[in-house]
Amino acid sequence: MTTDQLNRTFAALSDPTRRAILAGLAKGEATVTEVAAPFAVSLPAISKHLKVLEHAGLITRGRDAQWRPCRLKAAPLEDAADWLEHYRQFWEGSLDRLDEHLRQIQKGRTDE
Amino acid sequence: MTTDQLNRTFAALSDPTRRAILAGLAKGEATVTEVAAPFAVSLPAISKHLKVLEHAGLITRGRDAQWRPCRLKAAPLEDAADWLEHYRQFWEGSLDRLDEHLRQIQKGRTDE
DNA sequence: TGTATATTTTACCATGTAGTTAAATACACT
DNA sequence: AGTGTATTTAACTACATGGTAAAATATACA
Repeated sequence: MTTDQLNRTFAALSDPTRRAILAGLAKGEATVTEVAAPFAVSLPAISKHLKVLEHAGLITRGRDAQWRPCRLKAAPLEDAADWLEHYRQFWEGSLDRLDEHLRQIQKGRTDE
Repeated sequence: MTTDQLNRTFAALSDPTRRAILAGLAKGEATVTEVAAPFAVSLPAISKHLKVLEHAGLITRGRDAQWRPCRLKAAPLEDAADWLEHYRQFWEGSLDRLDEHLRQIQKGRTDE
């Protein structure tokens, strides 16, 4: 897993339309028109979103006559989840707030 | 948790410098100069990154004379992790690839 | 009041994204 | 060959990001 891959994954997820597209594809493969149906934007806009998702490795696209069925590829999401896991202790223990401060005082600033 | 918040969180994480900044702050609070030390970019560039992180709610900044100590606030990361969790089944079971295809064939396209 | 240090703000440039409409392409079918 | 449907590409606008250098601001301290 490269850093660039993680960049692209998080960037792809930063748009709500793209997250909704992935949610739709979680129910099964769909054509571009089917993917676009719930959204109030043009087909070219959806086509661009799909290109971003494909570039991030989050979907693959097949070919069935004039249809281009899209399918979820969740593998890169695992890397994103793995990255976030490292911070679980900080949100679970509130180590990002007061506890962190107290810990710093107690052990006397070991870092930086 | 708003959609905008999630947008900002994922967008903030899409830059490797910002992810590295968060990794540094995981070791404890640090001033802007300390945060910037490992990176080959200018202070204004770091200042911008910190602004993005602050806007995403991922750090807070205090005031200590002319220093602006930065501190990790991991709470928004939990929401990002929660969003990703919904897809765990897809990467664990390879449901995004062949299994998905077979499942579709077996139960006959219930969706779309 | 200066001076040194820390940080931000202000232009400025280049690039990527998000959207549009209109045109082009791909395929099936008659 | 011609038509209908699906999708992408092209050309365009607007805005955010990521970077820079130079100037401004904030604070401590002599």
